[in-house]
Amino acid sequence: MVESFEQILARPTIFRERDVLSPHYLPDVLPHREKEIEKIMLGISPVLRGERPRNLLVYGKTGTGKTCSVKFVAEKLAAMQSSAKVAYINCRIYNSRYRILQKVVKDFLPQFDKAGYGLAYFYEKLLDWVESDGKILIYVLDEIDVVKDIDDLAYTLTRSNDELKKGGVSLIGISNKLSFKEKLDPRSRSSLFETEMVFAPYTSYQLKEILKQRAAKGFADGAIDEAAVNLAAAIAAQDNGDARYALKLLLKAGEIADESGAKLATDAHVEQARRSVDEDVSFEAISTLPRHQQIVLCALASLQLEGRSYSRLSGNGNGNGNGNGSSGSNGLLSGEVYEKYVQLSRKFRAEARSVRWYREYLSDLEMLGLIAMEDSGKGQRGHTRFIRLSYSPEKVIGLIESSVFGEKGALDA
DNA sequence: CCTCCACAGGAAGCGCAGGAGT
DNA sequence: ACTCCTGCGCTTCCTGTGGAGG
Repeated sequence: MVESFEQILARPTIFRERDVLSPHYLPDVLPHREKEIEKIMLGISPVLRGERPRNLLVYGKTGTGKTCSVKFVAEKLAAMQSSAKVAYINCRIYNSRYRILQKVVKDFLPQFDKAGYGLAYFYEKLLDWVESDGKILIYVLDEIDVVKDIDDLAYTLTRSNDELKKGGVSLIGISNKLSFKEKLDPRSRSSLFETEMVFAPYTSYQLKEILKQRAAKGFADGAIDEAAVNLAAAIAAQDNGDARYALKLLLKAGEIADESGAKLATDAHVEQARRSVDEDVSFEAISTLPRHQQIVLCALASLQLEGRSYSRLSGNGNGNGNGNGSSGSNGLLSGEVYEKYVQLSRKFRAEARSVRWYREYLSDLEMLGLIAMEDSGKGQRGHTRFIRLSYSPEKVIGLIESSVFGEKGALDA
């Protein structure tokens, strides 16, 4: 029978407040980022005296608390009633100078936000606004490395400060690519990044503290095992110390526990969550893979489904004589998979790539962790490899077929 | 022993698209 | 607007490895 919405809503849950586990949640206290926060506050403190703070660039891998820390400081600042205005902009969405200015106008001067105005118009309006009572406008540019015309943007910002008689603009850039600075024009480099700081990945211990704090708020009392928290922290610490990943594990573990009707989320649930999250990531990767790598995966998957993992006969006759599936299960031979790949390419109406390139595909797929390869060593003639899919063949095939149908527009032409 | 097979992976080169320079 | 350059995806060719078979 089908549950009604009311019933679904009334289901017991071990969460108290799920949102606390979301990566966007901003807690009152950010454990193990006290020093960084202090440094940011120090950096922008001139604003309290009505002076323009130095520009700041914050580096760090994903899930090291960069965005959280900056937002945290921004909120503190907003509560101070100063002349400072903070414009938070996610550059993944607003990825050009024009869009960024437009977004700021929209946030602070909605009356002037009309599509179709030129860059100069927004620029003028913003300058007037900043100048009117000597405001300090701080742009917070999250994921600044994806801005396309970053050099132009740098120029625009420095020019603003030259033209302003009162007030000023400054910038806090957040980037997870350390290489970002190198590809910048030297002039914008020096003007944009007067100070910089690096966020180190969290250690396992630090992650544990963070998770504990969130779990205490997010889960009902006694609904999560300490071992679960520890495991999630340990897994994430191994994986670049990404707090976002750690939180995702906890959230997922809670959901899994809920679904199975458990009243306690345990380390077993976390382990399950890890598999599920990894799978999600991989499946996402698969569906965005180039066509031919998808076909290679498909070839591998269908051979694995047919159950023959070892079929080296003298065979000159091509003969799709399958029949005996000797399930050695060490994986498939690379030549065998290539044949299937060529065959499938025809089916997908794509021109098969050469063997050489096929090997490149294989090593790409291996690096993505989608397949596992093992050197034959001895036993097999010469030097070859046994290839295995890391995930269930059924799922992989289903996924690829749907993603091929999804973009059938590109098929012909 | 040599040769062949089945494969790995390096080097060179080719056609193309997109960006820089003029 | 034009060319020129460069990086990318790919092919071709080549050398190397190690068991199988003559």
